[in-house]
This record gives sequence, structure tokens and C-alpha cells, in this order.
Amino acid sequence: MSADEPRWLNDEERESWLALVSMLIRLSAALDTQLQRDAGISHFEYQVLSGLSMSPERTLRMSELALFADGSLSRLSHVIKRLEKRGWVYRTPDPADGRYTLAVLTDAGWEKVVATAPGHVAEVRRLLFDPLTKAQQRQLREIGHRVNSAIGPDEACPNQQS
Amino acid sequence: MSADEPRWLNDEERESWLALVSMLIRLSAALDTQLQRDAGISHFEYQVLSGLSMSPERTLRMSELALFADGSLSRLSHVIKRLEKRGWVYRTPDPADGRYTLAVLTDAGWEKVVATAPGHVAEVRRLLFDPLTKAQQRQLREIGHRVNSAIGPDEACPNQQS
DNA sequence: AGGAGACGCTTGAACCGTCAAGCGACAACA
DNA sequence: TGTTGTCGCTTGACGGTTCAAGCGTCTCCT
Repeated sequence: MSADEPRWLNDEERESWLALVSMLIRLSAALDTQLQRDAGISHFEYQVLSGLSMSPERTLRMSELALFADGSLSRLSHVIKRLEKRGWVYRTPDPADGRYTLAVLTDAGWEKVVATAPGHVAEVRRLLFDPLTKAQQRQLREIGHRVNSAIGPDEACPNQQS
Repeated sequence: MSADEPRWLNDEERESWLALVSMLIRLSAALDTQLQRDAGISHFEYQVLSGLSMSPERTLRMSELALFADGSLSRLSHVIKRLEKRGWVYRTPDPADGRYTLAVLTDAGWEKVVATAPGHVAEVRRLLFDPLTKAQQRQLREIGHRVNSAIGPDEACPNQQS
């Protein structure tokens, strides 16, 4: 920690940063834990299923789904293979363009989302919204948008290969 | 997404939530990417090294270090083994109580932190603080504290075994 | 039509984290 | 001083993610 770097963090920023990093890690872990315990799926798997459930025809291209779920295409491919084995999803080539693969939520997959969502939402509410004031919730939304656009469209998403 | 669950999310909350989850994942990934690219270490490894560098004698018990770095003891043990092989850290039993293991930062480890920190701090600043107003930085710190205490001392940290 | 290249996705290997079992060191009690 | 229990940590196997290479499909250009 040598001195006089051009733009060092001051104490306030440092504290914000440590608090945020800790929140980042522990909130992720807490959401994962709840889903794993109550539904036997990871947070990423939940995002995949929930993303499909909100889409028209319960269908999305793999690449769109990867973007929505903030994961790499490779990771999504492995995960969809597992979800397929569990009977919640199936894949089919896009009739409009054979390069695309469509992921489709089955009825069983829909049921899974319906059964899982309330508990998950309750946990999000308990850990994230209940402790905050209305004003903080508004600020948080704005902060999220600003940081997300600072990160850039895809800077952090290792979605493009090599 | 069936209706009238007791405490469903409204549109504003929903948007806050999606923004935050996305920020959560992408910010973690962005910080990891920067460190991996510029220093060849993971964010967790950085937290470990940086935690030691800020401690008296550059020394910390494994369990304290795990708490600081928000990771399990098992994970820390594996990571320290790797950092030991790279010559940045060594372990020694606590002379005061043989059950504890002390992790100590070597000179090479200190150099590594000094070389790595400025770039990392710059990235944190670029992605997290620069896009926010002073007021939002203050809010973020407060939000972090509130959410962290909602998660509880260790609810999300799988630091205790079995 | 045919070839080159771009695109979307998949695959297998290597790596990392988690989980459960187990080890040595210490404390409490007989 | 044993014995029992707890504590802090380590270990190996397992499961998931990443990385790089490769496949099939489509587009563009001649």
C-alpha cells in the first residue's frame, strides 16, 4: 500500500467498497443457499428457468438466455444439458436459422418455477428490501443502473470466446 | 408466476432486484477479470493477500482470515496451499495455541500486493465510484451495512462445517 | 455453384470450490 | 494421568465452471 498513487481511495470510499464487496459475496451466497436448500437448484439455474418462464412461448435462443442470465454460453450449454436431463427444458434448432438453438421450458419446468419463485422472492425481500427505506430502494435501483452501464454492455460477461 | 402471494414484489422492487442481481454478478466478474488479467490472481486470492498485508506482523489466523475474506476455511486452506507454492505466504502453528495456524505474508507476497493494489483500486474506482454521486456513495455504504446485518453474522458464510 | 469466413453452439480437459470425514492440539473432568 | 469432547484446520473426492478447440450452419463474394 505505497503512498501517493494518483487516485487512491479515501476512508469513506474504502469503507463503502469493503461493505459492498462483502455484500456482493454474501448476498450471492445467501441466495444460492436458499435455492439449493428449498429447491435443489443453483441461482444460475433459477435465473435460466425464470428467464424462460417470462419469455413468449417460454422459449429463448441460447445466446439471448446467456445474456439474460449473465453467464457464458459454455456455462449455459452445460447447465441446459443438466436441466434437460431433469425434464425441465428441451432444445431444438431454430427453424428460422439452424445455427441458433432454442431452449424451451417444459410444463414440468414451468411447475418448478411456480413452486420455487415465492420462496425465493421472500428471501430477496427479507435480505434486500426489508432492511432498506423506500428512498434507499430507489437509490439502489439507480446505483445498479449506473454501475451496470459503467461495466459496459459486456465487459464483465465472458460471453464472447477467445 | 401465480398471483396473490402474500408479499410479492411490485414493479419497482422487481426492477431494483434485477438491477442489483445483475450488478452483483457482473461486478464480481469484472473485478475477477481485471485481477486475473493484470496480476494472475483471483479476487479471493487478492482479498487474502490484501487482508494479510493490512494486519499487524502481516500475520493472521486462518479462521480470522477466512472471515475477513468471506470464504470457508476449507477454501482458504486450499488457496493458502497454492499461495505458499508461489512463495507469497507461509504457514506456521500458533506458538500460543497449537490448534491455530498462522498465515504469514512473505516479502515477495508484500511486493505482490503493492504491485497489484493500484490497478485494482483504479478498477474499483472506475466501475463503482466514478459513476456515482457523493450522496449515492454514502447511501451505498449504508445499504451495504444494512444488508450485511440482515444477512446476519454468518448466515451466508459457510464457514462453520457440517 | 463453390469456397471462405463468420456465427452460434457444443465438447472435453483442467481447474477451482464444496462437502464430509478425519487429524492433532487443547480443555475439562474423573 | 487418562479419557472425553471441542476446536481449528486439512484432506480427498465430487460437482460445477472455464478455457480452448472444433463442429455445423449460414452469408458473402466470385
